[in-house]
Amino acid sequence: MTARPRTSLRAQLARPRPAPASATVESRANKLVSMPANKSVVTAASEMNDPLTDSASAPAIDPAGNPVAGAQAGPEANPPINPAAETDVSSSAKVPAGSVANASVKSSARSATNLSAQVPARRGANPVAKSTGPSSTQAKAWFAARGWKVFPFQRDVWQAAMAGQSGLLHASTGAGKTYAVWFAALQRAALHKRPRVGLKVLWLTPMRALAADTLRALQESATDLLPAWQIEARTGDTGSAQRARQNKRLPDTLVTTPESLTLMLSKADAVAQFAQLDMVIIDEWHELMGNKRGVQTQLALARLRHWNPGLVVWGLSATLGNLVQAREALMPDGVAVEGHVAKDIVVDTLIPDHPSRFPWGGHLGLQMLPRVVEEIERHATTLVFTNTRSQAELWYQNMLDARPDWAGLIALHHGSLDKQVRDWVELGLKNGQLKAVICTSSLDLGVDFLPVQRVLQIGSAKGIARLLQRAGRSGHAPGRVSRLTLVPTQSMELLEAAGARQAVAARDIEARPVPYKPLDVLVQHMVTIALGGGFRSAELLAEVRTAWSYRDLTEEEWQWALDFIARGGQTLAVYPEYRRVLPDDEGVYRVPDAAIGRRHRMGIGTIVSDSSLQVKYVSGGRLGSVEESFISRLKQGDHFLFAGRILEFVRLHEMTAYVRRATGTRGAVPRWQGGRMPMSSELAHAALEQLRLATIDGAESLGPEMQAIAPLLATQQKWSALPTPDTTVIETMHSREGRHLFMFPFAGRSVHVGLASLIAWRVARVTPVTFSIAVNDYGFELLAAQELDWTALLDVGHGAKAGLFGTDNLLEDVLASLNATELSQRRFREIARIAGLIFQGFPGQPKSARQLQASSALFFSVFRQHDAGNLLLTQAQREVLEQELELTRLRATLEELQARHISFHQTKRATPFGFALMVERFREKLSTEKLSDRVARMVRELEKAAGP
DNA sequence: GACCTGCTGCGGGTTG
Repeated sequence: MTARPRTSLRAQLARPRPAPASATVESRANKLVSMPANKSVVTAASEMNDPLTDSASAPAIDPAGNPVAGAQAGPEANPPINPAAETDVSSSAKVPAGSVANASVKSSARSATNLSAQVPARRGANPVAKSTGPSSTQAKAWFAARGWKVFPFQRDVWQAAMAGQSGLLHASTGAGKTYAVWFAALQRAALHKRPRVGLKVLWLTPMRALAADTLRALQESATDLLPAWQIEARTGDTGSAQRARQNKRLPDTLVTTPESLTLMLSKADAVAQFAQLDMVIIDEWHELMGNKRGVQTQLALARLRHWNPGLVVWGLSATLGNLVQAREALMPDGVAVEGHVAKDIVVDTLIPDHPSRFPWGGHLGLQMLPRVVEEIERHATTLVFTNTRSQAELWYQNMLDARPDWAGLIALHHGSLDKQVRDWVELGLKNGQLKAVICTSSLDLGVDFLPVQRVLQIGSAKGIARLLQRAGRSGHAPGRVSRLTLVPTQSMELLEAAGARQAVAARDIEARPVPYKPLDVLVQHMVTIALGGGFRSAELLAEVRTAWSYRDLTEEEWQWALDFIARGGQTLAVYPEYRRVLPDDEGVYRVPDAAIGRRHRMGIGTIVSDSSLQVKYVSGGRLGSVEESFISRLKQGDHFLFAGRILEFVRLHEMTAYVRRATGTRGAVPRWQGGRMPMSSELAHAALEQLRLATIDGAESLGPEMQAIAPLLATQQKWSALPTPDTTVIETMHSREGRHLFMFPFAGRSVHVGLASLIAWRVARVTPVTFSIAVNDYGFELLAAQELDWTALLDVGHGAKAGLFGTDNLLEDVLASLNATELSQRRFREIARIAGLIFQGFPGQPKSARQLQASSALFFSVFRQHDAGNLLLTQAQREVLEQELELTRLRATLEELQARHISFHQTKRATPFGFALMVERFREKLSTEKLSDRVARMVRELEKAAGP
């Protein structure tokens, strides 16, 4: 104990055994840091009489671990928290977060008085003025009344938070994370000595629906434990009256979204509104951390911490591959706590009745319809996940055809359906009135549907994290088993299912990389802060650098961003609307113009959606939305399948497609343009591992999935070979279409796109040739009109494969091999929107996709011509390379390919693995003869951008 | 002989 914590004299006097107690807590807290979920921590915690301990005979010890003076046996007599005790909390703001000793001193002082005497006073008093936390007894009783068990991790969280520590709590869904932090938040309320008005607990969720749900859950417990505590939500759909009230004064607890929080930071009086803030909880952090919404959250937290360095921050997350990064992105220092609930997760597979007749390619999987219907029949409520909206539509329609009696009992749910429809479906699920819902990832998280008994996943789950997430939609409560059944749509997915089961058992979960220095988000944030009271350059730079994603932000980058918002950068200086901030005489940057401020607030957020058209009945009634490009292909009178109905397209008017019900003939299914979801490395490796095992002992000796595809694997092995972690299989074949080359690196489709283009380009440098490219998650195909000597090109048998698989000049070659400019331009649209260059139009009067596309394309070309150093351009290129082409993974794959043995085969016809590629419809023409200076310039630019 | 891919999330309430 070198540095004594600052405490008031009164608090020191009230402390029964000062020094040793705080030392103990400090070391215990350190244990938490170094060994999350360590048994010693749990043991230590269970000896204490904290509010979540279920042992009634534990010695009386206050929350920080100090023995309570004059303690009698039993928690009733010794509530650890006394709201009215005299403690010095004013010093807490000056002490850095994590200063355990200081917190323990305060809490030991609190425990000197008995709570019971305070209860009547609290009831009668001004509810806001007396903000007191619930006692341990109350909290325990509340749990017990629901028949809930208190888990050790919940105590760990509570203790750490009471000691003023921040942390990340990770556990599978349904493990009881919410109450662990919520009780901590309520108990911390007791730390507030003075009558206080305003926001103390901020609860962030990634979804409005989740905010509403959380609000209900928090209110339910708080009404019992802390009746005076005000809890409200604030999201985009908060009514104007409530919004106005909140603008004046925030409630004690606010449940909100990152976007709404940022909007609040853009108000001039933000400092005052957040002055009392004590604790922030970020729910479902794993959903945010990997994208720009997470970065925006980081920046908002940096701001809140700047105002209150002692802020206690807790993240709640599912288990994932990079937990340390997940925590670091949220807080400079803090503990990691693992939820201890032994959550049983069962993953199994519906094996087709006749595996030998199961298709080798395709994705829809309607062959499995009878089996799926059977499963639904046998259970009360089933969620059926599909990978795309059109797949959900088709499955729904076909299921109704198969079981007309299920009309009204099954429903459809995806992101393009109208909110009212979705709400109705969600309600039906909650009430247990629906037998099955066919959905996309729209039901991945959010509302907990307790009645859900079964979860089916049609087609590849693409990743282990997603699989676990979806499994968790069933048995959503501590102690209940979650079960997910994979429904393959073609033979290769049986292999994937086998790998997935193994990876789930090993909990080999994907990492979610945190974005690095996205300047578009920074630029938006700077304008937000200029609105929210203004900033000084050096101060805000220091603050921004405390956000993990900007820890390496250079002075030059900062100056560029500042110049960009102050002057419009190099190219936009003549347009006043891009001079968004202006320093006053004292060097404080503010937004000088109210109209600019208003426009900025309307553009806050990082989600950029493609513009879509409303779909409405001619007679009135909204159905949802489809993309402009789909509708533009339809002629009047055309039929299409949407929202589970067959509709006739009538006319297009003011961004709305009017339709009427049609009967009879099937129509087209809207194809929404969405993200491509490559299979994760984890899942790919698990699948390859299954193949390796199959080559050793035969597929028959493995699980049911592998047994089912044993004949297919035998065929593959007979005609060619099985790819394994040590062997790359390459096949060539002649057909009427031309000369095929198949390769199976098992690296996921986006890497295969890059790899196929790269190899095509490198070959074409030697021999002029045009390829058609097809890819899937398992491999790729190069199709050429002429014969190529692949054995020579690949140098098979000599091990010197670095030529085609080399990583030298990788960046240049990748950029040259793909139309990187076009990819960057598409990316740039999103960046321009986030950075505030493009105004989306006023609510209710959105601009059309064409208008928006035109203006972003204009900025893109203007910057390229006149402002090549524009860092937003560089960012667009970097995002394409990292996110769309997965350059890092591509490089790793090339290195793997160099190390692997090549098994080369000339086959007479397509092998089972090759066939799946042939039926992929994606064909990308790569005309090497036409590659021109445009590409060369792109390379030069990137070299400059990438630096030495 | 075999083929119907492409998710999700939020926010703003003026002006011409």
